[in-house]
Formats: sequence, C-alpha cells, structure tokens
Amino acid sequence: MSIPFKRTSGQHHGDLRRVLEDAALELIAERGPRGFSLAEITRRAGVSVAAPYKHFADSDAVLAALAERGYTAQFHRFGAAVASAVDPTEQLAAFSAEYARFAADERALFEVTFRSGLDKALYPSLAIAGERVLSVLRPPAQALTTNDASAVELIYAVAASAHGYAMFLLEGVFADGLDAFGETVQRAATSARILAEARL
Amino acid sequence: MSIPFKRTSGQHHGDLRRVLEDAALELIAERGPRGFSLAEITRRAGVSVAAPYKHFADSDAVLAALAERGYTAQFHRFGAAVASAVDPTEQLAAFSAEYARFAADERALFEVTFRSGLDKALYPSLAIAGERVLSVLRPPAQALTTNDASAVELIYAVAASAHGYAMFLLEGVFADGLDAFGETVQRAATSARILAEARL
DNA sequence: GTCTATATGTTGATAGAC
DNA sequence: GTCTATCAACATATAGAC
Repeated sequence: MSIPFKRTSGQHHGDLRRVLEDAALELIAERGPRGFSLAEITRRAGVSVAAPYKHFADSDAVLAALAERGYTAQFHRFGAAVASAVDPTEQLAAFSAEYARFAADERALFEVTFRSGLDKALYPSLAIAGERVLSVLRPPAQALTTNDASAVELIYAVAASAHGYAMFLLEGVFADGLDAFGETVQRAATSARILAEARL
Repeated sequence: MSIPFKRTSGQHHGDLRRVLEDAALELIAERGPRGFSLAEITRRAGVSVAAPYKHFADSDAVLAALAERGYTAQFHRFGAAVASAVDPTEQLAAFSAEYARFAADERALFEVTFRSGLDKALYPSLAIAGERVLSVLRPPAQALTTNDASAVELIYAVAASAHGYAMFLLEGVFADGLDAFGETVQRAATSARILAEARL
C-alpha cells in the first residue's frame, strides 16, 4: 500500500505527526504490536530518525496517541451502531456485532488499545478514553435494568462477551468456519441479546 | 522471588531449559510480553547468551514453549474446575470463574497464550493445544443442548465471555471496585449461567 | 521542523574452545 | 552443554547545522 520514496532534503510535511501515526498503524498491522519501532516508521515515512521527537516525547508516546485514536474510533463506531437501533436489546446486539467488525477491519487500531503493553498509569487519558467507549452502552443498559448497579453489570457482561468474540476472531479460533467473520458477528449479537433479556 | 547470583564457570544446570522458561515467565510478568528478550533471561538465569541455543532454536521458540505450558496449565485447571461440579450449568460457571482466577494468579502464563504475537501458522501445535483447552467444555455443553452445532456455539459463548472478563480484569477496567478480583470471578460465573440456561 | 551525525545500548545469533 | 568472544543489525535518543 505504501509507496516508499527517497526524500532529498529537509522539506516539510503537511502533518508529519499524522503521517508517522499512519505508518505506525501500518507497521502494527503487518507485524503486530510487538513489531513496532520508531526507527522503522521513520523509514516508512521517509524522514530521519530525529524527526519524530518534535511531535512525540518518545517511542511510547506514539503508541499512546494511537491508542487514543483507537478508543475515539471505537466510541464513534459503537455509538453509531447503538443509535442504529431503537429497542434496547437490539442496541446491545448492534454494539456487540460492531465490536467484532471493528476488530476485524481495523485490526491494528483495535489491538493497540489493549495489546500495546502501555503502562496505563503513565497515560491516564487512555483510561478515560477507554471508559468512554463503554459509556455508549449506558442508555440501553439502564432501559433494561431497574438500578444503576445492574446496568453496570449488564454493560460489563455485554462488553466482555463482545471482546472475547473479537479476540477469538483475531486469533483464528473460528478458522474452520466458511465465513468465520460473518458468523462471529452474529454470535456476538446473539450472546448480547441473551445477556440483555436475562436481566429483565 | 529470584535470588540472582554469579556463576563462575561452565557448570551444568539440572534443567537449563526449564530454568530459562521460568526466567522468561518472570520477565513477562514484570514487563509484559513486549518486554521479553532472550538476552535478558540468560542474565537472570546466570548463563551466557549462547547457552539457550542448545535448548531452543531461537528466541520465538522460548515463547512458543511457554505458550504450550500455558495451554496445558489451563487445560488442567479448567478441567478440574469442570469436574468440581455436577450440574452442567454449574460446570460452565466453574469454568468461567476459574478462567478469571487463572488470568489473575498466572498472569504471565495467561498472557503468553494470546498476547505473545507468535505466528500460529509456524507453531501448529499451539493451535491444537488451544483447542484442547476449550474441549473441557464439551460434556456440559452437550448435556445442555440438543445437537453438536448448538453445543459448539455454547462453548464459544461461555469461553468468549470468560475471556473478556479476564481481559478486563487484567486491564484494570474494574479498578474502582473494592474487590475487583472476587467480583469479577462472580460476574464470569453469572454470565456463564445465563448463557447456559438460555440454550435449554 | 527537518536534517546529519553520533553516542550508547541492546538484541539475536554464530564460531570455536573446553 | 556451557563458555568466551564477536558480529552485524537495530534500537532510542540527543546535539547542532540549516
């Protein structure tokens, strides 16, 4: 996808920060979070190894920025999924289905949010961004339960199930199926419905 | 836990392979899968950097061996958990609870099975070992369903839910609770019961 | 804001002695 | 089976020129 080319001197990029993040995402998609390195993404971006330090404090800061992007993307996609349904149970099902879809078609962005090995204590904004993702389940969960504690439990139950299916999908646990992706999207939705209805 | 000491010359270890694996596990527990390196574990084991190559083909082979150990440990613990109950639904609940417990008290061994970034195609035995773990759910799942396809779906549903809770626990999603660990063990068991009963 | 150049450390892996 | 010694490759990060 990326067309490597040699840069001859010190031109400016429109937005090197963004270019570096994109290169990092591509790298993670290819080699997994373990294969990430700052040096490699500068090579792909066609800049020197020193260039990133005007935009990021260090190597980990790039991963943190990507994780933030990942959480934001999830918040928007899952929010839209929830909004696409009216019935609370179907909203939870839509979330779960979208969760599996996101893991599959934005793999790197998905993995970087929980597989990057970042110390969350050092990046408190990540914890907040992560919580915000689950907050999209609050309205349907509250509609389906009688108190706040139950609503929270339902949110956890649906999210945990969705996360597990997404992980299994990426790990190839369902590799034997003809359409593992489509099937797993359905599986995630089904489990969400079961968990939702049980709380009524 | 480990007492570092200097080795003066070329003595033999009782079982260097095992010693290296243990050092690797300790290292992963401290720094996460991303922090693993062959050089570091030789330092901790008190041997030269060349020593591991008589026991492992390369760096990844150490991770693969650990993953195998992780799957085996899971197979035994989850098998025992299932065996501790009689009612099929309670067997699934026991599995889920034990899954969360395993993630918490054998964190490194848990993470290495799905977070190590190993290419599973290169280590086919890992895929088999992973499948064997879920096979402990077969008897209760079959007892609760009317056909094989439904049993498989129930296995996936329970395992996905358990995995998600375990991940959230390790990621600190439940950090606000007073006893996040105990609560999450219960959560996992509850979701398993719901998923089991819904299939009747 | 990007470059060149460089310092410094780490890693994975091998050859050859014992 | 373990050591010593060594390698090339690669990493992060900084200083200073432009």
